[in-house]
Amino acid sequence: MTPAETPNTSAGIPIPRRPVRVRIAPSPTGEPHVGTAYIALFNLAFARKHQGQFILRIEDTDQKRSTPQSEAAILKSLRWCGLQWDEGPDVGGPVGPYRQSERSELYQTHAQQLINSGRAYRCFCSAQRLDEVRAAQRAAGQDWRYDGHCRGLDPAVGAERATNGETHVIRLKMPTSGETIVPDALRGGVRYENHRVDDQILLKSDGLPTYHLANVVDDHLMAITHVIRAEEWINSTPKHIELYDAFGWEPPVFIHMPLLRNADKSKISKRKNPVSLDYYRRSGILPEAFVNFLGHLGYSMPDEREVFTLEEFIEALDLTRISLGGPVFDLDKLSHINGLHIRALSPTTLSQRVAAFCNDDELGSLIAELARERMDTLADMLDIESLIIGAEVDWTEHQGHLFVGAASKRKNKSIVLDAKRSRAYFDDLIARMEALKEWNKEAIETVLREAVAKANIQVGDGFMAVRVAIAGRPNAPGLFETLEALGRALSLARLRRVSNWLKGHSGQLAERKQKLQRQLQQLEAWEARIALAKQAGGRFDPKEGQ
RNA sequence: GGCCCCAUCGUCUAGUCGGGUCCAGGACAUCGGCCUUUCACGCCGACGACGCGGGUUCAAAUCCCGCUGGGGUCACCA
Repeated sequence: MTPAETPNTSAGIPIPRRPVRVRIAPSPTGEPHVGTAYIALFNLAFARKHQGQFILRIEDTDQKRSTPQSEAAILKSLRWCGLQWDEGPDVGGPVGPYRQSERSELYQTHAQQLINSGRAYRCFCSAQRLDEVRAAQRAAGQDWRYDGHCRGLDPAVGAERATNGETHVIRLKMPTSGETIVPDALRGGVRYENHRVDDQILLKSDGLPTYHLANVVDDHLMAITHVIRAEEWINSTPKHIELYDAFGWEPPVFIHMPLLRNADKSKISKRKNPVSLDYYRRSGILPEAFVNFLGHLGYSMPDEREVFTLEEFIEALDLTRISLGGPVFDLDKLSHINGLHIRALSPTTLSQRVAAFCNDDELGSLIAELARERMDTLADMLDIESLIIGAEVDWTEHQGHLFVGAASKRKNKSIVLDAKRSRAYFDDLIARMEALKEWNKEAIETVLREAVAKANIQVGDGFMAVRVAIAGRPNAPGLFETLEALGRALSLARLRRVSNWLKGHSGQLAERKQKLQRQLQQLEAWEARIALAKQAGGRFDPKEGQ
């Protein structure tokens, strides 16, 4: 190592004396993955922290599975996350192209170079022979490793057969003795015995490289200083180290991140966990909250802050703080963090975000404040939206609440559903609301309280009746705010409908009364049994004795 | 199975490098309570972990060894 390359360190991570350059290298073979965003976050933050560059490189050497649609979706999703790259296939840069499918000659040249130096060789083994060898090795209880059949082939003969158009691949000639130490910055040196490492295929028979060759060549040519990638790669790193050595290049610093996990601790997978970034975007997760959440996985801020921005994350980044245990991707916590971010938004910003999410400006501003404290995700506003759209609302499941005065009479161990009194209350309220000059929550509160006083009922009782009348259910946003957002016309329509219903259902009250009285009796019986159970020191089981 | 990595509350983690202030702190979830026009938000409280066994040491969550457990990896996929 020359003096100019003598590394200094940043909190234990070696930093070469040249610009820090890191990369994210997704394979465009499917949905944009949360793991990609996770690794991209740490790469981007590391680059920014050290005034370096963050590169996006598309690893599309698998012709069968790569698609342009997938590539576009990945780029879009990473942008949604706010993880913008400095160089990439769409923005260009000095060391492009940034799509491996456009760099094939480069890999072929380099593979040839390794053949010339005796560090790689052509292999003409058929898939069938490979299968047989594999089967034999398995039967003998051995690991699968290429048996070196073509390893000793005369390079001149190999070249000639290749020239004659014979199908072949190029393999790495891995040393058969000694060991390779992978210098992982978080784990120290990880030792591998060379004889256990396979003669990896570097160039496939279609002329395209495998990941191993392409990533080493590109990382070198793109002057990557730090490879921050998932731990699943650590076992193939000795091959990469061997390649750097064969080329005579200095390897980058390796930093292997823990793998994201499903709830059962296995590697995160779409079978067991939503892994598509689209899922989170369309579920109403805020990108800044998503990134905040990713920053909690396998990592914590030095001051244990729970809520932070990308900028704060970058500012405080210290890769040595990474925990190596694989973190479970906990949707509950993501939801919580998202809720915190939503509630921290200004009223204007929140209504803009909701409007953008539901594609309706007016609805957005109407709903935002009603839903703010009830939302963990933007999608939760849908629940509120239903409250303020439409002339009718279904309250059949909660119609008992439409009767006022009932609660106060429970003390007399009977429930009276007074339809007449309830209707008088609603009609009085309707009249007061019709007379209002201004339709706003303050005026609405005033007339509501007046109506309650006039009816001589409890405030909670009267409010609940109106709440169910307009929302169809007992748990809903603030009453005055909801009425204001609903607007006078729709509010009055819903209240009138209740008034009419009360009139039409007076004949059924006796039946309802009996039913409710039976429920009351059951309640009292339970209370008695609970008291008994407590005396006996046991637990109450509602199913027992029914 | 071979090899490799990892190991603090159910989950995310602080503390581990530089042993003592940790009978282990915070957050999510859960369960109580308060606030209150309901729900929610917010606030307060409860429950809850150093996997096990050896060793080193006056002292170990922290250092060493073994075991157990979990995960990854063993393709002409990345």
